[in-house]
Amino acid sequence: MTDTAPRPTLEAVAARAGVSRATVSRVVNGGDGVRDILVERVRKAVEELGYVPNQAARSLVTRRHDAIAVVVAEPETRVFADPFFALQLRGISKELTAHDNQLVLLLTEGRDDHARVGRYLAGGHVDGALVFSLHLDDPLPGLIQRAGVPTVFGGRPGWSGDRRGVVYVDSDNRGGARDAVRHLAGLGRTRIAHITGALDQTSAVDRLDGYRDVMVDADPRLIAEADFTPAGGERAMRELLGRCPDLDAVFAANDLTASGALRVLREAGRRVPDDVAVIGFDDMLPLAEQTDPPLTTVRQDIEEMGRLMARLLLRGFDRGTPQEGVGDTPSGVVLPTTLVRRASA
Amino acid sequence: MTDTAPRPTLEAVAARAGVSRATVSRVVNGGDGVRDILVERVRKAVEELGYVPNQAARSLVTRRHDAIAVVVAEPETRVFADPFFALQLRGISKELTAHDNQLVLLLTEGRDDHARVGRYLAGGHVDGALVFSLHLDDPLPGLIQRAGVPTVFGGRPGWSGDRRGVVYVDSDNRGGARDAVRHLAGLGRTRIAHITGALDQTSAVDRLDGYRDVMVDADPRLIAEADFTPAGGERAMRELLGRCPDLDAVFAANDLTASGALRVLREAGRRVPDDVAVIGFDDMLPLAEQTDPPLTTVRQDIEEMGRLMARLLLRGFDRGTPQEGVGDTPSGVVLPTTLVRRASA
DNA sequence: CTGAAAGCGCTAACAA
DNA sequence: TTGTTAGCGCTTTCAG
Repeated sequence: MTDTAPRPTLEAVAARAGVSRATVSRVVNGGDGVRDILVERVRKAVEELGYVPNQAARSLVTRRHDAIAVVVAEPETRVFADPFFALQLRGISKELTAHDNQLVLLLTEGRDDHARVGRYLAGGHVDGALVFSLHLDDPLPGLIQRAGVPTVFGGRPGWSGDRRGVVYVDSDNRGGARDAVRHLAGLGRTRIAHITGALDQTSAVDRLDGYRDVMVDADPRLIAEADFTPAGGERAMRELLGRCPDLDAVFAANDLTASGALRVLREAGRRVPDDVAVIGFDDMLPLAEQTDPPLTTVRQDIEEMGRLMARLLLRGFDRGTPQEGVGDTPSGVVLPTTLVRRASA
Repeated sequence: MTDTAPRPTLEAVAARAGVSRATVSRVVNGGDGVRDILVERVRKAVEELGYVPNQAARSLVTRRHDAIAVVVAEPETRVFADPFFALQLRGISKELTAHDNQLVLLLTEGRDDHARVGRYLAGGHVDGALVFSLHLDDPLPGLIQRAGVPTVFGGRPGWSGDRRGVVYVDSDNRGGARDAVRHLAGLGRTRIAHITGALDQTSAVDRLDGYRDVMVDADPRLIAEADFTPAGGERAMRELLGRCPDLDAVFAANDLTASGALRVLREAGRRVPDDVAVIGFDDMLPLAEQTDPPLTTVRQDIEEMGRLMARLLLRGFDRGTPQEGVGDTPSGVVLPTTLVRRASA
């Protein structure tokens, strides 16, 4: 670990500046109520010694860490094959940085990891947590609630448990889906199919609901279940084509799925959008611009979601009880989506 | 912050188990040299009280944190638009988790952030750092070296400074590029162009060098500079087409660039691979499979890179001086690449 | 094998 | 405004 030249302590700085530790501490933490002359002297000593406060010691007494955990449940590779996560992370990072907080990333891959994460959170390493709760049956939310750490969820939590005081940030999946399907209908399409996402995730469920909102009595055969992957999209598209050869539009649960559907459509000799109009969801770049034809899709501001999650959590620290929703309903913030028109619909 | 029901301390556990704090500490940390009966009693007390050690207190005395920082210099959005980073992160996370270390993510966006990161690292929050040094002129490596934190770099560091004791992990960019160009030559192509990446990154430089290794006296007009983006690829491709209309192959510095080139080629009416063969680099999915035609490319095992970085760092902790290379040369580990044949070449 | 005691470096009352 | 004095919760000699 390099020559561990022991870092100077408060004590050392105090000695050098000819003041008490308390005074140095005050200066280091803002310097209010200390005479300018002393502030100056302490600053100089700090500088000369290259003093940097020891966080562990500080946390031990303040019980604050200026660090928050980002927990990503990631049973599948998928999460990483898409920029969605990276963008949220970026938004989160920006916001945290602006408030001098560190980001501790907790990635979970399986059962064992849950326990580890629970322990970590309970261990009081962080002041709060941002959690992406991807699946309906995820045990994480429960663990976290038990750990008693202030938390904001990314995406509407779908687990069946105590929902009191849950705060989350989500995109308007349902509304976005409605817009997409309405757009398709506005194009004169009547046999509009839907390829769903993985239905153990609320985003997929919400998008399906949005589809149904518009297609009130849609032929159920127009709905095919997939899993947010290109391969799933291909499979579902084939299924749909076999079942309803007369379909003239497809709303896919995300862009990845849409790209798979597009491929099958091409193979089947259907022209897009002439024969079949296609809409995706996410506006995942560069993919959405890259497909043939470029994909019309529903954009969500992913980075802003991340940012907002962090802001909500941090704001809570000031207030005392961050995550208290009103009554029993989870209090969520839902961000709008926008339809991005390209060539596919 | 939820009702801060004060977490039980060692003291509490000791009282409950009828032993001293020291004994509890021993049990919690492995339990060697403690009678089984007592171990059992302490374990029970821990369980009943839901005791979790306070890391801050522990770190204060041990000076270890079981946490490592991952520093990502990210002046551009690009880093986040590509799964490269996410995959490395994943590899890193897996390895760290396996060794009970936490991952603290430090994202830097600009000048100000550098100071912050330097302070953080110097503050002794982490036991080591994994750094992605993306640009030749990055001040980060210097800062980090000064902070005296054991570090492993991702990608060959290209900065001009003290290189002693630098450890890094990289892909065989040069060798991979050679394979790509040789493959093109083996296809009978003779006018093989290269679209470079951002030449302030060593990966781009190395790939260019690989190209030159094979095309020893290539027409310099066959080389166009770009920046790893699709837009850059488009621009460069147009340039090349104007300059050398007779080109019959293109080796692009990465898949994103290749996808832009592909688009321009299509617009220009050149068939791929019949008229012009195209090879990318990265094997970025789903993009590489998704292009038209699917992209032949050079795959690098990105996740393994991350894993290896973490392993190297952690191993160093055991040994004492992790980052000491031999003599003045940086000691790097270079991972092999493989050519993935699809339809574009 | 176990306990007592001495801090790790810092902050926060409380006095002065 | 500044210094003194207790700890924060834990590990770790050192005795026993």
